Amino acid sequence: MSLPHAVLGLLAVAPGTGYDLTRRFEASLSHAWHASHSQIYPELARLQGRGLVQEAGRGARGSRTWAITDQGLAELDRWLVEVQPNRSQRNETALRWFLLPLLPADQRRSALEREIADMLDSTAYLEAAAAGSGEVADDHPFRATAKLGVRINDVMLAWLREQLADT
Amino acid sequence: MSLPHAVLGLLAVAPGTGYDLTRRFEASLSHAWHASHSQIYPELARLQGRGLVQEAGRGARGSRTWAITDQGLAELDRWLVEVQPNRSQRNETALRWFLLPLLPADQRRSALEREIADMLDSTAYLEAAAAGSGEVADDHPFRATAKLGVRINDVMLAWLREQLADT
DNA sequence: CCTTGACATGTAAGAAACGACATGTATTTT
DNA sequence: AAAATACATGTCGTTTCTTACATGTCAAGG
Repeated sequence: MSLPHAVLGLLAVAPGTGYDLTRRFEASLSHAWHASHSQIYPELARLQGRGLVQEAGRGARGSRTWAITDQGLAELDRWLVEVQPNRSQRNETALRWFLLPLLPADQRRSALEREIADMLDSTAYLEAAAAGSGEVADDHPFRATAKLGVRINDVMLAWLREQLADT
Repeated sequence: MSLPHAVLGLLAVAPGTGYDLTRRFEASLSHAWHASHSQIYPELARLQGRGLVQEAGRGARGSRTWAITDQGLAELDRWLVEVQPNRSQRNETALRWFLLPLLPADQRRSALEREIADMLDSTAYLEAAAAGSGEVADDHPFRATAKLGVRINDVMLAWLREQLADT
C-alpha cells in the first residue's frame, strides 16, 4: 500500500490542499500511482492521525492546506530506504501491448495506430514537464524523472512502429 | 478491471489450470498485471459462467484444465479493439524513483544501488524470455514484448547510473 | 519409509480502490 | 446579471485485491 507515501512525497515537495494533491497526482504521478480525491481526503485524515502531516492553514472556500511534519519526512525516508520494494505492477497499457499479438493483423494494425497516437500525446506532455514548463523552474526535483519518461516513451514509440511495420 | 481479459489472454495462448495460470501471471505478466491464485480461481468460475472459458479436461491431483471459448476469443478481441484503454497505473517502483530526489545524498546513493541491482536481475530474466529460453520456441507470441522490456530496462539502467553519478 | 517440495484448488475476512452522490464557493466568461 | 467553470471537501455502496487459512495429491531424495 503506497498511497500514504505517495501523499507524503508530494507534500514533501510543497504543502497543498487535498484538491491540489489530486491534481498533482494526475499531473506528476499519473505514470506511477493513480489516486482519486475520494482516496486522498480520507488518507490525509489518517496521516494527520499518525502525526505525519499537519494543517498548515485555511484558505478560501473552506480549503485546508496540509504540510508534512518532521515525523512524516522521517517516515518517508524510512520507507524509501528500508522497506522492501514491491515490484508488482498493474498497468493496463502494458497488458494490452502484451496481448496485441493475439489479434488478427488488420485489427492489430489499428490498435497499434491508436497506441502510437496516445504515445505521442504522452511524450508531448512529458517533454513539457522535463523542460520545466511554467512550474517551479530549475529547483523542480522531478525533472530527472520526466526525462526518464521521455526516453522510455521514445523506446516504446520505436517499438510500436516496428510492430506496425512487421504486421 | 483487466483481470478477466488478462486470464482470457493467457488462455488464448494455451489452455491451462488455475495453478498454471498463476505461474504464468508471475512469469510473463509480472511487469504488466499482478494477480494471485485467490483471484484467479474465482475469476475462472466467473468466466465459465459467462461462457468465455470452458473446462477442457481433468488431470492428476484434482486439476482442471481450462480453455478459452470462441465467445471468449471474441470478447478478448472486442476489449483490445473497442474498449477505451485505461491509462492509469500503479507501479511502486516508478513511485520510488520519482521520490528518490527527496532523499539526502548518501541514502539516495544506496537506494539507487539497490535499484540497479534489481534492474540487472530483471534484465537477465527478460533477456532469457526474449531469447525464447526453454519455452515454446519461435512461435512464442510474446517474444516481441520481452524485447521491448529489455530495451526499456537498458534505458532505465542507464538513467539510474547517471543519477548515481550525479549524486 | 519418510520427509520435503512442487502441484493443485479453494474460501473468507479485512483492506483498498472506484464511481457516484452530495454540497457549496469563488472566479471568469458571456 | 447570469451562466459556466474551476476550486474545494467530503461520504457511501460496491467492487477488487490481499493475506491468511484450509486441505489434499504426487514425485523425488534421503
